[in-house]
Amino acid sequence: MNDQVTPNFRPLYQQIKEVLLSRIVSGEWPPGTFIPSESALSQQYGVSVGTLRKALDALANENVVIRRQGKGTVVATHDSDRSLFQFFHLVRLDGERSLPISRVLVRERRKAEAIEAEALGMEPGDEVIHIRRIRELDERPALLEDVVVSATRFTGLEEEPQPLPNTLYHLYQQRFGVSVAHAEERLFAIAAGSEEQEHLGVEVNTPLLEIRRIAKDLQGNPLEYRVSRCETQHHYYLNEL
Amino acid sequence: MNDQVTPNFRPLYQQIKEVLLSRIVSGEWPPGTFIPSESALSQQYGVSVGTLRKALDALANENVVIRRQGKGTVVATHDSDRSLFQFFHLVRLDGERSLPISRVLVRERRKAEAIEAEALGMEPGDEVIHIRRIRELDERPALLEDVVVSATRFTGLEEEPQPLPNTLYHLYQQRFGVSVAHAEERLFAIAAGSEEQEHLGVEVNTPLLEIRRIAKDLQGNPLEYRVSRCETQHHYYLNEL
DNA sequence: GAGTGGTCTAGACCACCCC
DNA sequence: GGGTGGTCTAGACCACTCC
Repeated sequence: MNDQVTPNFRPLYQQIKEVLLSRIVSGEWPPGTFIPSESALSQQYGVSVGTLRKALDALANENVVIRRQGKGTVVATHDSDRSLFQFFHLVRLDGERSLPISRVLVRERRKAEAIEAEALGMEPGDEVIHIRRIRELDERPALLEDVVVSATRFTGLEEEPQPLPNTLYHLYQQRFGVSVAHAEERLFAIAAGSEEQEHLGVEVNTPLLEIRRIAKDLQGNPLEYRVSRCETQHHYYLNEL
Repeated sequence: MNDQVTPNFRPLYQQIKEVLLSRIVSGEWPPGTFIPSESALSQQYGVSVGTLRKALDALANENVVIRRQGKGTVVATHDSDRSLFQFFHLVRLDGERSLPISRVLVRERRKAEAIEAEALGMEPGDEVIHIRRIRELDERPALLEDVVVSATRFTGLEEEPQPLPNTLYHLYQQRFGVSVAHAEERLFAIAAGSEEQEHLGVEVNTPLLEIRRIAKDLQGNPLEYRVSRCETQHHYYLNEL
């Protein structure tokens, strides 16, 4: 690299990795596009191919980028098969995995509640967009989901095309230019209330799995707070360690 | 490498990786010991240091081995700080993580139930060792846990030193020479029964988190089937994606 | 100072994809 | 056949640990 002659020691490949990441985040290489080849980039930055490979491999490990021998390196999208199940862990009892179909119940703009503001790093009272939906698996309601995002960062989401797409993260990426890269999920067991009774078709006090997720962008900033209540008679939450 | 002139194409570093893994599994390098240096191993196998590095890095990524600049490469143990929380995801509501203290209720040898036999790849009726214990966090019972392992693979476990160690996987490793490397967890929401009422101090029908885990060794063979019922008033299950 | 793993380089060849 | 990423090599130097 020509710039970055700073005395702070960080491995070259990490600096390269961050530069590449910033070019992705900036929108210079939108999701789905091919980035320049290893040799082109290594010349561009004046480093060896090996060093540049280490940077790209690191990005690939974090699912930021997908590499294919013979084809090239692509910025990851949320509709690729690999990404689809990164954030969806519900599995049918027989082990089959499929994506749910969504039905939106509520889409509104309102002030953030305290817990939402804290999760999103906002001030209480800042405006958010709230989406509530049912997600069905095998034509059976499986999830009651409340999604909350910043109204300033996602301006206009509450008026989006009437049928909201099934995978919100794909919409975030295409419409708002932000990619969900990581998430933190906290799981609780709760008792169904009247809302869950109505929408999930379970009796009041049925045990449900509650998943509170904070989804974060490529740099780790919180993007979305989502609470899902899930029926576990016909599905379970799968985690591989 | 001198052997392995087979025509089936697999990258050299993967073959090296498997050879190293087999030497670890065989007990030649027990957990906690340092394996030979990169240069020594590369000479031993007649490959370049870079290739050997790739093999070792892969093993490090899978937590089989831990590498430390200036010191060497050590076979991972289940008491290292890194490993301790790989399989323990319960977190206190304020975010603090600590390991639970266990109290054994049952330790017996009996025939496997159908679901246990299936999980462990055994025949129904084969003998298993069953351990039931309470695990306390902050002096409050948090988990009621049933652990089932093959009685032939873990011969003598039912008569182990009376205070069973807190971390069973450490015992498996030291006493039986097997390391738990991976696990698959299936999470359900269930209602507390009388047993949970008695041992966890919750009312009957309180929603609980049930975690069904199949723990596997370095080669992916099932080692242990464990069902934990967990109270989520004071803790939650944390999953980072 | 000696030994370890970590970084970086430069170059060769291979497997894969597409034209 | 030309381009891509994947493998393998050989060697230099650096950062860290321990004696």
